[in-house]
Amino acid sequence: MAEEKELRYDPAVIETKWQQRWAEDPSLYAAEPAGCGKPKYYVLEMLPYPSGQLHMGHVRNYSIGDALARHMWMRGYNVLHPMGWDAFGLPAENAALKNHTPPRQWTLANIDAMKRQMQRLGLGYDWATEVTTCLPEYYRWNQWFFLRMVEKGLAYRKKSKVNWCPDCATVLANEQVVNGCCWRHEETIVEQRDLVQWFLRITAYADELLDGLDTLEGWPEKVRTMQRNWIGRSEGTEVDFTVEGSAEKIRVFTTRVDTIFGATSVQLAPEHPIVKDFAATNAELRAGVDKLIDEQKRAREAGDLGAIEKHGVATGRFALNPYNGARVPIWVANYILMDYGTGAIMSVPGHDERDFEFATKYGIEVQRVIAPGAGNSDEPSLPFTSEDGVLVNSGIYDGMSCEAAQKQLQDLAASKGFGQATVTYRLKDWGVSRQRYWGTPIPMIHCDRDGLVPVPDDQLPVLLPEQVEITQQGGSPLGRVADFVHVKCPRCGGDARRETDTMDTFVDSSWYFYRYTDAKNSKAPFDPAAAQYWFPIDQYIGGVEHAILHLIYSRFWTKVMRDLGLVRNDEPAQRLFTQGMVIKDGAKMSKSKGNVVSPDDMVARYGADATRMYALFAAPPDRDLDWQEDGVAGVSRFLGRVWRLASRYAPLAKSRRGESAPVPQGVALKLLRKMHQTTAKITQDFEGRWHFNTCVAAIMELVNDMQAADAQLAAGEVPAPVLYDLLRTLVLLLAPFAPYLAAELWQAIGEDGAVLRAPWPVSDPDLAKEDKLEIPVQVNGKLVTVVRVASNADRAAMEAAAQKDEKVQARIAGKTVAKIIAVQGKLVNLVVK
RNA sequence: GCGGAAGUGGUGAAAUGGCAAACACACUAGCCUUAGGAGCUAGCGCCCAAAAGGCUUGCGGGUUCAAGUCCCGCCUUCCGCACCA
Repeated sequence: MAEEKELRYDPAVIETKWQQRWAEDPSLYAAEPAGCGKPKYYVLEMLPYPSGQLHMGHVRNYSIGDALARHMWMRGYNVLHPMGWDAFGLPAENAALKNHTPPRQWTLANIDAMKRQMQRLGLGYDWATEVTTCLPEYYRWNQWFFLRMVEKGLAYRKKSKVNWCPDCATVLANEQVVNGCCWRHEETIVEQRDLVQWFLRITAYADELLDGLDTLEGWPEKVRTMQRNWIGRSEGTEVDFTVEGSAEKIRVFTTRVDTIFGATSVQLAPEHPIVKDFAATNAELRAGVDKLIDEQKRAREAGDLGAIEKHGVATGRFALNPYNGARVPIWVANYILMDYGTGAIMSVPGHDERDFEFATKYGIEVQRVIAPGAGNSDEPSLPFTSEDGVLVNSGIYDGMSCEAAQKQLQDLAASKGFGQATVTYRLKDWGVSRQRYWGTPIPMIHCDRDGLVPVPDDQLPVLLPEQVEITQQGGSPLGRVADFVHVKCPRCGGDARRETDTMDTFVDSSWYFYRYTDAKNSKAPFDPAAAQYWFPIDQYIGGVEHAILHLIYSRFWTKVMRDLGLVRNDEPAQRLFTQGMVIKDGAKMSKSKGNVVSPDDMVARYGADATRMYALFAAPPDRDLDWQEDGVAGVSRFLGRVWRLASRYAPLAKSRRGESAPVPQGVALKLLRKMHQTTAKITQDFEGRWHFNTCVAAIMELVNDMQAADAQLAAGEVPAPVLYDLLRTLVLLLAPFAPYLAAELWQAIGEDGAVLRAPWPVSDPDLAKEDKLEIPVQVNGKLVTVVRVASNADRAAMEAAAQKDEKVQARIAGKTVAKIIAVQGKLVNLVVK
């Protein structure tokens, strides 16, 4: 049968054809100017690192975003749907070492390859706004922002303990250390080094970053919680204890100043500066402290600070409690961290579990200073950590509530000058220096006479030199480029040296989505008016792994830009969606697991539409997705059925599309009804739940119904105009999920223009409504039968129909019907005794 | 330890408190044929030889006319946090 051969769905042919047409007409996916009169919609997916290969995680992320963008286009919005490249970073240097390809060349070639993959997938991006972060046109604005931050005191240099990844041969920000290991080298323990580094003062926005989370109702609660934990705000009190026989003071931080009368020791972090003084004349103490430092370091490196066994050494010195003059021993303990609070605590074993454990071990006194509140006379065993109680053994504060006592003790400390209320954060300033080549040069100059001098704005960008030899030696590779390093001081004109560190690549991704709104601007990072039109992002879509990295940095950056007067929004993204991982054989798809499925391979075998549609069909988007190739084949077969069905009936339908049809009946009515139900379901899902898996299933049901009616369709039982309506709506519903096939069939049914410009179908509730309903009938909650009633049947009619039924009769014979529950349109339940 | 998510057929999964397993994959049987990774038809949770019937959403309780769904307790898995004073 020769004609059967023609009826073969060949995605390669269809998809290449449309890919070419779309390439020829970039306006299809282009954002329109602000004055276009349509409401705006900014849908954004996280930009990829150009490794050279898209992986399935990308395909999933971008299929979700593209479906949404297409839907919004069809809903008549002015959609901004951009894409770019997070193009700086270490892999380019590693590749340079391995294949002697310059990082720039390697990166741009990868971008080329990945862009082709995206285009092959049919993702509808506005490539006119493409952003590539490793190009000077982009990174000069990183430098510009950096200078603004220097001016505002938000960028500064200091020596401190920093995280050093030996594999990256560079420092890392705290956010980039995961369980004591490098976020890129999961097996590599991050070392602590003392280095002078550049920091961005993200802590200046700590409270705003925390409070702003409450306004981000469109963000997953999980991400908000992670950010709250990361910021780690804690209100408390700082109190100075005097060192006995010395003028020195030890400042402690506590959240429970109300328990201070129960402080029976002061505990110092092993690296506390005063410990060094104590140990200077005490070799035994020095040895003990060194051991504690070592224990702490090892625990930190094991990423298991929480499990460290508590050890301590007594210093032999004593401290005086400023509230009552009590004399308590000073200890050094391995569970006290120098980088939190003041690096010193007052130990209250009666009311803190950790202090209790330590005190018990070393025979330190335990005192009760909090008792349960009035009307509760029993004395709970120590440690009693509740804040719901009253003070005892605390002098004039006895009987006061914990909360009231805290306030009074803080006021006293403040008025006497030995302490005050403070807030402590876990969040630290963002260390942005990297001792690497392939990043944005930090635009600063070191002059012996003038110190640190910013590069003047008119000398930006500080260009990253080409032809740099990449080695694995320590120190920044830029330091070995004489031409780069030697520079005249902009202030005094004398010989000076450039800063040779580059910026963390998370700087690039902290504001890239603003650049999309005005990507070609050479005078400013972007036009504030453009940003104001498009921002905030209506829907951001990406992986949850960036919850405390990119997603906190970019919130910070937005607030800085707002304070610079560049934007008016406080937050970058109104709504955030984090899609689940792609799993295969029970593990996350990854090279190291060897379970990677290549998108190219899938596209070659089954086509882009099938690959994308499977990524949406196999699981709801927020859940993990199990990749099964048979499933992709199944979706491909489905698309084949759609194609054949449409091809078979398109000629007839389109030739008589304008004719008026009689009121549909029989199979025509049935199909029309299904069509309106499907439209309603999918429309609803785009507006809310985003269960695209069931959207695809609904389209399958519609197609199954149409196919089951094939004989009637062939016999002309469905009037041509109705048939046309069915096919047309099917294509429209398919368009966000299978754009290639939709474009092809749109043409096949004789429509002009792009399906993307056609309005999204509207479901008619009257036509969606069934005329007869099957109502389940239960007796005592157990299903007995199903009765058919008119869809508008009231409860009485339903009850009557149920009681008339033979099976029900048999079941209730000889019993008393105590009660009948009838829910209109739902069910009837007879309660019998 | 704290917080969050999840646990449903052989598999991926579906179900505003109202017929559990839609839609698909795999499998079985049949048809067709240009022998394909194609198409079509039928079957497919478990127990019982079949029917009739009974059972079934990790486990145990509860609320309700009615619970996969709500409440309480527990188990398991995954994710985040974890001596943060």
